[in-house]
Amino acid sequence: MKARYVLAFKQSITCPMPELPEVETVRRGLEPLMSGRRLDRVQARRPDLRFPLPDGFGQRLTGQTVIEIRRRAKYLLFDLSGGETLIAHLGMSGSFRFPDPDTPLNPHDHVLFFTDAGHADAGREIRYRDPRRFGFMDLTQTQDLLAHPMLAKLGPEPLSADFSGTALANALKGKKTPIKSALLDQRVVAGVGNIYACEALHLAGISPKRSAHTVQGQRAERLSEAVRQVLTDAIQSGGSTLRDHVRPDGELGYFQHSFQVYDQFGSACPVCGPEKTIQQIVQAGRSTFFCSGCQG
DNA sequence: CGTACACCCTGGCCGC
DNA sequence: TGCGGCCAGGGTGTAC
Repeated sequence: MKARYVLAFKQSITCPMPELPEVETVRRGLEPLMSGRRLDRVQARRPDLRFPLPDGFGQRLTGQTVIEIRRRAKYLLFDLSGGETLIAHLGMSGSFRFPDPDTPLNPHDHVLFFTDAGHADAGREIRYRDPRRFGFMDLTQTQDLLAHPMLAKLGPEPLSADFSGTALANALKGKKTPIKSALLDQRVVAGVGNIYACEALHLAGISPKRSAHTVQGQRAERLSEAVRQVLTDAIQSGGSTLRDHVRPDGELGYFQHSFQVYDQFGSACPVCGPEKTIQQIVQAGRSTFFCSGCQG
């Protein structure tokens, strides 16, 4: 590996990446601030995010009460009193913020929610910010929610009883792609992104290069348990974030989960010690971090 | 059908 | 120091 190649890798792993644990953390933070609240006004400051916002977006939300905020994979689902559900995906850089009154708008504050009641810490206005605009929002009838194109093909929730070693093994049958790429396939398991795919494989001691269909039996059991474990741990620590992902409880202190392998290129493997350093390769256009020792 | 990859977007970082 | 180039990421669309 050429030195320049190494540098190029090292310099740019700084983006916030909301995966399932981060989205769950956002959901838990939003719940007390929005659930049961009426939306007095919702303003989209531009007509699109990743995709065009639905027609009449602001008007359709205005006057509705948020019944409940749910999560499916990396999607936030806001059930509304009028029978519609707001679907929101944070993409790579989306965040909800709770500015003090009179806080100037940031150019990337794209959607503003004004709830019907203020909070002691001035949480009345909630802003959705998304510099890279990889996130999106859509409105759909709640009763048709599961048929929505973004949700229809999702695999099992990794933290539900639907996800098990057997379920994973079945989903991997016949798949010739590397197991790392298969874990990113939302039809196999929903909500796992690049970070936790790497972490789960390391915890399970499985090479990211292993052909997906060979992960069966005890190996599949180990991997499914590892997926569950790394996601649970991350939720526990408040969702891992990089750089500027802000917790929706308004706490501004940045926090960062420490990863065993992700973004740890060149570091000693936490399992194998200094004899083995974390490797970095590209699979399906995405960085994979792993240890050639314990994941051999 | 499954698999592979380009595309969208911006900020941050490095090299020049 | 300023600026160009490169890179991260998820999900979709297109090509094979």
